[in-house]
Amino acid sequence: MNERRAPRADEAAGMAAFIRKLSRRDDLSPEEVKAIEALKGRVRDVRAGDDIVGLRARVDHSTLLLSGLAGRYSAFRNGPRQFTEISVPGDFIDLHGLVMKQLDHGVFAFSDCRILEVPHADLRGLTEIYPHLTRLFWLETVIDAAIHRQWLLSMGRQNGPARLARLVCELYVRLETVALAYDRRMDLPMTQQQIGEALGFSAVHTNRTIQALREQRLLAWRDQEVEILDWPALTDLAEFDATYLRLSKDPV
Amino acid sequence: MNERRAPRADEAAGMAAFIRKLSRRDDLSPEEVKAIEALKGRVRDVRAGDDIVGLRARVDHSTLLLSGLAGRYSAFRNGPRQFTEISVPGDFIDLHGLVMKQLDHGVFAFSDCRILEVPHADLRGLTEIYPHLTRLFWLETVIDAAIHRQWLLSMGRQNGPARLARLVCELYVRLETVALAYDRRMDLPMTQQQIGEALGFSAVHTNRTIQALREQRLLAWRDQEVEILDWPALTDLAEFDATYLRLSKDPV
DNA sequence: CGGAACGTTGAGATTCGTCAATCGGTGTGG
DNA sequence: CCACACCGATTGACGAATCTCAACGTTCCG
Repeated sequence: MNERRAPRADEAAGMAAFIRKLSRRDDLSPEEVKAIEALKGRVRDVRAGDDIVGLRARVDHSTLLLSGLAGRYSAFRNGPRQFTEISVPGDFIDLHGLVMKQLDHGVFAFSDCRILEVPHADLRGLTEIYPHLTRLFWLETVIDAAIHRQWLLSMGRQNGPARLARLVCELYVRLETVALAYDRRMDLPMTQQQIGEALGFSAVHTNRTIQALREQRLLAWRDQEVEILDWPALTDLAEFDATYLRLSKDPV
Repeated sequence: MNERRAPRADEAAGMAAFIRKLSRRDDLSPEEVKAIEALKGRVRDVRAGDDIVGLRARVDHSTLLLSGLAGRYSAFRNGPRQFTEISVPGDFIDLHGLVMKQLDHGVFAFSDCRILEVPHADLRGLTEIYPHLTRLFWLETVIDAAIHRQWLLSMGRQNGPARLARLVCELYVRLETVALAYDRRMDLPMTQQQIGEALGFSAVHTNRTIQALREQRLLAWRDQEVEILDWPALTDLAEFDATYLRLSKDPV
C-alpha cells in the first residue's frame, strides 16, 4: 500500500465538492453540513493502475474520492472486467457499502487518486440522527443505479459511435460539474483499452470508434486529452440527456 | 386504467413476501414488521402489456408488486426500449422513487399484475422513525444497482448463449425465492421479443440463441414455460453466482 | 374465414472480435 | 549518448457474431 500524509487542501476540497453536490439536489441545514464536515477518516493515496477497493472486498468504511479519476468494475472469476461507472472527485465511490458490506465489484484508479475512507460506524451514526440526510445519501446511491441503467440502455441499444459519444458526454458533464473540465476540454486519464472495458468493446474496436468520431470532426483526442469540437452534434449522436445525473434541485 | 377491488389474499401474500425478503437479509424487530404491515395503499390491477408506471413518470408513491411479472425499462425518445431489471412478486418496483421522484424509466407488465401503491408520505414517515428499517429499504435499492451491474457485466463481456443463460438463472433463482418456480421449472410470461429487449438482442437473434441452448440440452422452452434440464451446465455457461442477489443474512 | 401475435427460417449485410504486426514515445541500463 | 524494452495507439486481414429484411408456420380469437 502506498500511503502518504495528505495536505489538508485536497481533503477539504473533496469534502466541499461532495457537500456541493448534495446541495445541488436539496437544501442542507447548517447542522447537516456540520455533521458531514465533521466526518473523519483515513486519507490514502493510491497510484494509477492500482485498486482503490479490491474486487468483492468486504468493507467497513466508505470511500470519498478526493482527487483523481476512478472506476467501479465487475468481473467474472479470472475473466475480463467491465467498468460499470466512472467516479470523479466529490463522489462517494462505495457509499452503498454502508448497507451492503460485501461488495460485488472493485474500484480501480485510472490516475493517481487521493481518497478519504470514512468508517461505516460514523456514517451509520448519521443515519440514526438525520433522516433527511440519510435520504440524501440514499439518493446518491440511487443515482448510481440510474447511471447504470443509462449504461445498460446504451450498451443494449446504441451502436459503437453513439456509445462512445454518450460516455464522452457523461464524463464531460460530470467533470465540468466539479470544475475539472471547461471549454469543451477535459483530461481523460484512461487508455483506449480501459475505455473499451467501459463500453464493452475490444481495444481495437475502441480505437476505430474513436477514429470515426475524429473523422466526423466531433472531437479531438490525443494523449488522453479530449476536446469536444461539436457539442450539439455529439449529444445528438449520443442521444444524451443529462437528466439522469440529477444535477437540479428536487427535495428529498 | 383497469382497476378492480383486490381480494385481500393476494395483497397480504405480496406484503408477506416483501417482509420475508427483508428478513432474509437482517432481523426485523416486531415493531418494524408491524410498521411495514401497517402500510396502506391503493391496490390496482394492470393488464399484461400495459405500463405499471409510465416512462419518466413523476411519482408520489412506490409500487409493491403483489402478483405477476414486471420489468423496468429505459428508452430513448422514440427509440427502442431496454429492460434493465425484471421484478417478481414481493419486489418494491420503484422504491428508489421515494428519493428520486422524477423517474428515469418505466415499468412494464409482462403478465397481468396486481400492485400496491404506497404513498411516499407514509414511507417517508417510516424513515423518520426507523433508521434501521430505512437502511433495509435502502439496501433494496442498492441490490437493484448490483443487479444492474451484473447485467452490465453480462452485456459487455458475455456472448449470446451465456447472456441468455445468465438471465434464465437469475429469473429462476428469484422466482424460486418467492415460490413461483421449483423443480427447475418456471412460467416465464415474456415473449422472445421482450427477452431480447432485456439482453440487447434482436428478436431473431433471441430465437436463435434459445435454440442453441435447446440443442445443447440445457433447457426446454415452449409456450413460455421453461425447464432447466442441466442446472450445473447452465450456471457454468452463464458463470452465474447468485451472491449479487443478497439472499443471505448480513446485518445492516 | 381472416387477422393478429408469436415463433421460426433463410439470406445477405454490417458490426465487432481476434490475431499479428508496426509505430511512436518513454524510461532504463550500459 | 545509444540500445533496448515496454506500453499504448494504430493498422490490416480475416472470421465470428449479430442485425435486418422478408417470408412462412402456428395458434388463437373474433
